[in-house]
Amino acid sequence: EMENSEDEEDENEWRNIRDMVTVVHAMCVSGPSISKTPVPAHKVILHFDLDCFYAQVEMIRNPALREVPLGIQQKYIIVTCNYVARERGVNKLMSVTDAKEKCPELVLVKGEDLTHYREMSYKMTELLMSYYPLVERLGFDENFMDVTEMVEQRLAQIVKSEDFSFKGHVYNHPSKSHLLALGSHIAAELREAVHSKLGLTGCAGIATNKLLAKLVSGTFKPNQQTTLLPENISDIMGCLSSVRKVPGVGHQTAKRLQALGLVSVKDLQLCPLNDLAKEFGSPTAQRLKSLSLGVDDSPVTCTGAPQSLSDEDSFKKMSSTKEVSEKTQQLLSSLVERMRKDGRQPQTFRLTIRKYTTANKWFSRESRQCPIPNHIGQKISSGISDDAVMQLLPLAMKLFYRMVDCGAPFHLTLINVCFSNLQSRAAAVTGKGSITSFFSQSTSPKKSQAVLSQCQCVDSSQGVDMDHQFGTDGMITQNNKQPAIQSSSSSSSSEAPLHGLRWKQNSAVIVEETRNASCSTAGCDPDETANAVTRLPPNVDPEVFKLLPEDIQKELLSPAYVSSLYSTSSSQSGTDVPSTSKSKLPETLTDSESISDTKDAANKLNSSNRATTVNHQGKAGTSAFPEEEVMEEGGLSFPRLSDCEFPGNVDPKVFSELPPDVQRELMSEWKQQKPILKTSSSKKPGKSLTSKDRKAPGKGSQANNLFKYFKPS
DNA sequence: CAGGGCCCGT
DNA sequence: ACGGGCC
Repeated sequence: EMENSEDEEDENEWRNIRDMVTVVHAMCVSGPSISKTPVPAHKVILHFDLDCFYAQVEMIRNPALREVPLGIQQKYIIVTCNYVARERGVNKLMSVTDAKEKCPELVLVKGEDLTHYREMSYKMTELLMSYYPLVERLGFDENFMDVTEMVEQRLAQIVKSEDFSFKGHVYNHPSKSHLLALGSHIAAELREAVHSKLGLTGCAGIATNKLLAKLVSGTFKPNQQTTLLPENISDIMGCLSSVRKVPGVGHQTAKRLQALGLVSVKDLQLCPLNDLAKEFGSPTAQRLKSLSLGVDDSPVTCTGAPQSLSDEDSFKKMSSTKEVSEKTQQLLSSLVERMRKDGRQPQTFRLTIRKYTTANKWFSRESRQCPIPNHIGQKISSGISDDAVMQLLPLAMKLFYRMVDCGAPFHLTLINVCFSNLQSRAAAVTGKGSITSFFSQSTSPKKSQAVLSQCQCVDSSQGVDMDHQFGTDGMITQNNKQPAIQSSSSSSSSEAPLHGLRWKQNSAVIVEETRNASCSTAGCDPDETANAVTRLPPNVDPEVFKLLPEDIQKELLSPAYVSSLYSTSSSQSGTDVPSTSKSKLPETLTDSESISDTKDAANKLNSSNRATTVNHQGKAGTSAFPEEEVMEEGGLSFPRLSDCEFPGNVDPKVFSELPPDVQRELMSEWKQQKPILKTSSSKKPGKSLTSKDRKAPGKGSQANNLFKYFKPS
């Protein structure tokens, strides 16, 4: 078995070598548009994890909090705290009582209203996406990024900018470590961008898959990054003391594994697949085993706009329908407001409750859901909020009575209201499904056909217009310094490795540090970050555009969705700092400007040109080496994206230049197509959907949509 | 056990 | 439509 897989590895290695040579050759010699992209067997995946996220946001809002031990309180729990507090023994998820005992000076800020955290979280994701759109969110403070294509692009540039020139092919196979090294530079640059533009610090993990990137990202905290070289994968995995450390193995799974006598990851690695399959079924068993070996081929999937919006509150006890009704109404009010700002129209409403039961059943929730009548949905998105709430409330109560027998006493500890099945505005207007339906099943078939044929013209007519910078935009500097190679023994990290990870003596990792980076230099030019523009997206034929209904036109142009993300909702839970100027654009921290260290004169200067200096020590102006500028490549065409995260005919470069709200709209569309994608193509993710794979246009087809604006693959 | 979310299986 | 599980 081992031998087999090794042979396969070798085969892959050789094919990859050939592919790599091909790519470099194609890019250097044949110029753009050849895009004979290999299936990358070795991806470069980044995992970003912001340091004590909520605490950072509060410290940005109120810089005075930086110097004090700060805890973020939700109900009776400290959900996170800054590092000053951690030095004094406060930890995440500690009870307020315990925390105050450990650290009487602890300053507490209420963190139940997530508005500010949510906003900052999306700023983070959008910033990353502006560099390369293949970004997946995990909670509010983590992001995965597949930078394989960026790395290959840089590789090509490096090869090309070489002083020597070769005739013909060059046998110059980059090792996985080389690719990861480039990935680590990208990670450092992105972290620097996040810090300079948003004022946030965080950690990054660089590895060949999501599992490993996430596993190592927190190895050195805070504000550092860690690269895992392929040689050390088995060491890392083998040293994990508990299966719980493996992302994807939660409490329940860990318990079931323990019942099988499996506690450490090593146990899991050595457990026969059959034994596992008996308890978990074959697919899950395989996945668990793979995870235990550090194998994870799950793709980074663009997250896009959220699939649902919800609001909830927990409490000690609620036992009367009157209370329930009032609380529900209150939750609905804020949820409806959020929904209206989002712009989409929910089709489904769900009510979730948690009943108190003496058993350890504190946890489990139950829910009921129902469709939202169209007239109510209209009121939500058209801003007749009070009416909407008033009409939703009886719906909610109906659902409530389905779960609770009000004849008998009851005891609730939580209520949650949720909108899901979100449809875009354009779709809602046409009365059908998603925006897709305009093209495929519009009320007027003729019109739809006309647009379709126009769209076909778009396909064939463009292909130039690729001269926007991309990929290296904002990252046109490179660090000359070699990353420090450290082994565990010599590494004097500021925090002991968590995860129960232990480096073997000779297992070297690449560690790049960025300490002392004060979060206070957050000044930045609003114009610069505002990537929402009121122009026609690239590669959209103006002629075609004119044919579209006004709604769709507006939707394509309006940054409504983005604005909604940043507009402040009146927070009823009196957190200090009153909201200042209500600019619609990504107001880049009116707050933080006041906190900036007044030494950002230089910062502001070079914010117009994007040659920001990458400094891994985090201290300004101390870099010994002038940073080298990487030549911007004008007509270089992007290789197609590796997996099917993007539909094959979508050029990431083009995509990245679209206004964020259009990006979100598109990604939302792709997500809805995913079921189709999955059933039409087999499990192998290497294959992208071509037009042949989709259903022919006609009734019930979801085939035709904004894809048409992109060049064919 | 806080407040959100997302995905999966049935 | 719901529950379970994971972050």
